[in-house]
Amino acid sequence: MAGRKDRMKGNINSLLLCLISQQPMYGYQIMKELEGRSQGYFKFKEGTLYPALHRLEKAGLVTGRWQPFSGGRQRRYYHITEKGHATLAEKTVEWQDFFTAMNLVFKPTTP
Amino acid sequence: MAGRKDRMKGNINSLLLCLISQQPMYGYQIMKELEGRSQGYFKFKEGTLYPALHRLEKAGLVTGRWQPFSGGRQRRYYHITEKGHATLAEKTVEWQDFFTAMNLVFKPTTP
DNA sequence: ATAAATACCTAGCTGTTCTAGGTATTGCAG
DNA sequence: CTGCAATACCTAGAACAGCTAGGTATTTAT
Repeated sequence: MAGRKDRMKGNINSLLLCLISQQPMYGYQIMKELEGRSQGYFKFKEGTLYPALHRLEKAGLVTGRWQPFSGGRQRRYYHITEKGHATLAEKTVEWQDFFTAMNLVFKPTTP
Repeated sequence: MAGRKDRMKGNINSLLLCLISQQPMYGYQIMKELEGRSQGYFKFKEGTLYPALHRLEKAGLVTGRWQPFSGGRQRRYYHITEKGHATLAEKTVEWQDFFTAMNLVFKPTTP
């Protein structure tokens, strides 16, 4: 049966774009930030997060830049692009439409 | 990129259970009813709907009964089960939790 | 007559998420 | 100082829901 996993589909991209649009962030930071903001609800696995970031980059919605931060270590900071901003705006509307449609079915307004 | 299709994942079952819990319904009727209530937002294809109904039946959440309605034609009416009612209740809570988590990320409450 | 609507069905594709593994450095507790 | 947790990145493969695109058959409207 469908669970958490499937409910995430199509929304991870929105969540990532939302965070990255506020400030450049690296993968691990995004994981923690999402978990924190959602009060523990969103706990992405690396196997979910990193491929998702790579898809966003490939689609031109974000750009990743390696930045050293301690010794020889590197963090990959993702910055949102113009296209990313536009997509985020679209996705926000889509989410609202979807939410509205769900509520129309669950709590129908008697006509 | 993820779109409508993926946003549905994990929610179609909830929508179907919700409708069937209100009254027994047959497949085609469910399609029309969902489209109507959501003001055109939900337009399920047969290839989505019927397998979903079969999954629900296999999982014991609904039971389908053939009923003649005109000449030799038959409609398959789905009735919700006890287990189906329980699952619907769970899924309703899940949906609210998910909605809450999404909003916490999108509109963080400044602490 | 013939097109559209009704009413059901399935095989196969696609694509996202999770599982489960991997590498390497840093910092803290015992 | 040793070992473990946390940090920080990555990937291959499995699982599975929803869509595409096809099928059958009857009824109603044009």
